[in-house]
Amino acid sequence: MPSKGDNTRNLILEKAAELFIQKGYSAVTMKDVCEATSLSRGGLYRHFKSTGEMMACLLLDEQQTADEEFSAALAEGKSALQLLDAYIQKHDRFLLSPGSALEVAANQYALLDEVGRKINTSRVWSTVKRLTSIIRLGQGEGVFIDGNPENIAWHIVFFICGIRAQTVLVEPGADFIHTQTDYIRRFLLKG
Amino acid sequence: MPSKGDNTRNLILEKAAELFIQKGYSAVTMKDVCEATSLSRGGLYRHFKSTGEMMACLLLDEQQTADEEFSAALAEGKSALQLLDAYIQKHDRFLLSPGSALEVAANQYALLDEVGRKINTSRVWSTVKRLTSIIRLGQGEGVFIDGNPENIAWHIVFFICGIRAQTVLVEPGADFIHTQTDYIRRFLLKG
Amino acid sequence: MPSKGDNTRNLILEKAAELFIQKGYSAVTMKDVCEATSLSRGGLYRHFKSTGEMMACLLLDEQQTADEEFSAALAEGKSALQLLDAYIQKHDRFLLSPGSALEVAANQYALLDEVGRKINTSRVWSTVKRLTSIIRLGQGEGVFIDGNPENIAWHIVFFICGIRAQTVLVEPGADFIHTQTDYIRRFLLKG
Amino acid sequence: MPSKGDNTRNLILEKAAELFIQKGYSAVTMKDVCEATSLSRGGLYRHFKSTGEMMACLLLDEQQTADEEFSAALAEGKSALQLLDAYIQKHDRFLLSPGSALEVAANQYALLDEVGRKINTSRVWSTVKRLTSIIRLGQGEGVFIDGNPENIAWHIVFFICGIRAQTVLVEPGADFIHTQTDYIRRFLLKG
DNA sequence: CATGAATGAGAGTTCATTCAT
DNA sequence: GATGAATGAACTCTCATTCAT
Repeated sequence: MPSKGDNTRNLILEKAAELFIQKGYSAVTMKDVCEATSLSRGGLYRHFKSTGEMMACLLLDEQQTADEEFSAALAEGKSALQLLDAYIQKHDRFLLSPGSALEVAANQYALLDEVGRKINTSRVWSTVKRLTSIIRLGQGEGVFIDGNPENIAWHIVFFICGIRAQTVLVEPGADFIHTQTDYIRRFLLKG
Repeated sequence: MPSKGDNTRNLILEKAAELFIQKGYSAVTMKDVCEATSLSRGGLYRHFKSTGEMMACLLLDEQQTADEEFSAALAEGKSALQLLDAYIQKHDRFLLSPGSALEVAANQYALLDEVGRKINTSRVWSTVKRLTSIIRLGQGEGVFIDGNPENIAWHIVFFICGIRAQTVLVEPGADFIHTQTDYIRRFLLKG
Repeated sequence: MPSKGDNTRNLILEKAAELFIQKGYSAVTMKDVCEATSLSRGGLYRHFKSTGEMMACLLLDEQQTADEEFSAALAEGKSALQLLDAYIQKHDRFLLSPGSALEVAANQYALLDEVGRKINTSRVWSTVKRLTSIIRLGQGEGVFIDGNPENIAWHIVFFICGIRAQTVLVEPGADFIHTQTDYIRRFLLKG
Repeated sequence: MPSKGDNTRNLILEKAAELFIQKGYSAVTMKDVCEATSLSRGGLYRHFKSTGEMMACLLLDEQQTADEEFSAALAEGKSALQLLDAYIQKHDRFLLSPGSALEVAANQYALLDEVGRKINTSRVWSTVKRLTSIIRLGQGEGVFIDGNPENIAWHIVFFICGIRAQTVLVEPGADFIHTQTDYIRRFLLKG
């Protein structure tokens, strides 16, 4: 059973995420979070002593969830194409959600904070590694294009990061997103 | 002939760009720029009344230069493949320069400032349009893959934005960059 | 037999004394004492409602102990010289202990708190009075120098206060301390 | 000619000294100094970035003045007794002024601040050294008591520090002060 | 044009203190 | 009695911005 403290903590993270998405990392102040959560100054500081700590929690949670989902999918013994399609479908949904725009704040967090830099580096590498596994599997099955699987993974990751960051400007519809993610499929599939 | 004022102005923009690259948009203060340029408070205010104005200048300059280069290349009557290779070569160089990391700050500028949003929207659209022209030309020549040229252009733009933003974390070498940009070539070329 | 509450109370006073010695009076917060004693906020407040109260207890205890010791010594019918030597020996030991450095905090407590002012005034006067008794006795015995016994007592008290306060800076050895306290003996003894 | 900035700086130091005397070191806040000087927050911070810096200036000034006065007196070729009497007269006046009570704050400054510790150590040593010179001179002239001159100097310094600190509690009159400082004379003079 | 002293608004941070559990 | 979450006041510190020189 979550304690009173846990609930407050989750509320803070939720509201902080919204603020980071709206304003980027460094423009969000502790005061903003106080107001968004209706907590007093002291009450907020009991849980987090900086916005950096909140961002770190958010990004580490995102990474952990992604890692767990991927491990679960792998364990089911799916084919490379099934894994890829699951990946694409997940992003089709994710890129339409406001959460995807946390990317902009995460990028700035990496610039300004040494810990942020480490977390983001780890985050992008873990994404690259998951994709590399899928690509290597697909190459083994003979269904994906040849080439260094890690480089191919980076290519896809750059595209995903780019679309996440531009989401704010272009406000894409579901069709547009799917057209875009489908290019990944076409790019990877042989023939 | 540039006046003294122009020189000061260029100095400010140059130093401001370095700061934006280091810290993102909202973390750069007028005071930072004062110190970086060795100008006094009053002296700086004579030229720019906010960091937003500096960012606007930097992004508009980048866009104008790109547009002019593209118009010049088109006027030379180059083929689609030549234009694409020129585009790729330009980015090979650009992505290795620190300037490419201005992307992170530009993304935050778009979040926080109504003008910034407009400038960035215009900037990304103008890039998309230039690429769309090249793609349409290549499809006409029968050398590029079929498909909606604008959507294909967006795909490439997302990739470029992503790699620009991640440049800070991965510190890529020239080989890595070229491998990555070459995927654009492969993706576009028929067969 | 001390109750649980008494033990907690003594623990608080002990830790508070250490903090006052380290940081002076006003720099010690209730939070500091909470952490030093591992008590919760509410737990600490049950015993003392301010750091001023703790300081008052510490100083009153010190004074009471000194008064009792002196009364006991007097009751034994010692000579003035014996009483003086006991006084000097006591200070030889005390000035080497960290407790002597509570002086700095006590001085600030007197500045900031009306009660503190009264307690410190009483404390210094009671010291002066004890010394005055010894001096008067020694003058009666014909072994101490002539002069107003209270003024002479003040002179010695100022010296003791000074050495207590400087203890933090000079970290004196036992020899140095004894050389210093022995000057009191020489100053008082006739011939 | 003192600039506007210099005047402000001196005003700050003057008001800060008053506050330190009233409240001790750590109880004086930057806000207190703002109010005492009628400066704005930012205005104050232009000159001093902490109360520690102000205290450092005050103590270093005091030390420098004392050193210069002593050097000047020595240069006049005065006898040890003349130097001692000058020293005593100076303290007779000083101990009646509120400035002498800066001692309490200085003691706490030494506890809390590494720089403060160094400055206070240097301050007390420089006082000891000046006194040691006088005592050594007087011993050479055969007018002062025998004994290690540095230890004797420390004894006097402890007394001075003590009386400075207790000044706040006892609010002594000129007669009392003179009686006290005269004990130094008696203690030092042979016979 | 340029300087830098000064203002004042606002963010960061820390605690004394209370109170429901 | 004890806990620790929460409040709110006060303090530290930083800037954007102005303005007399």
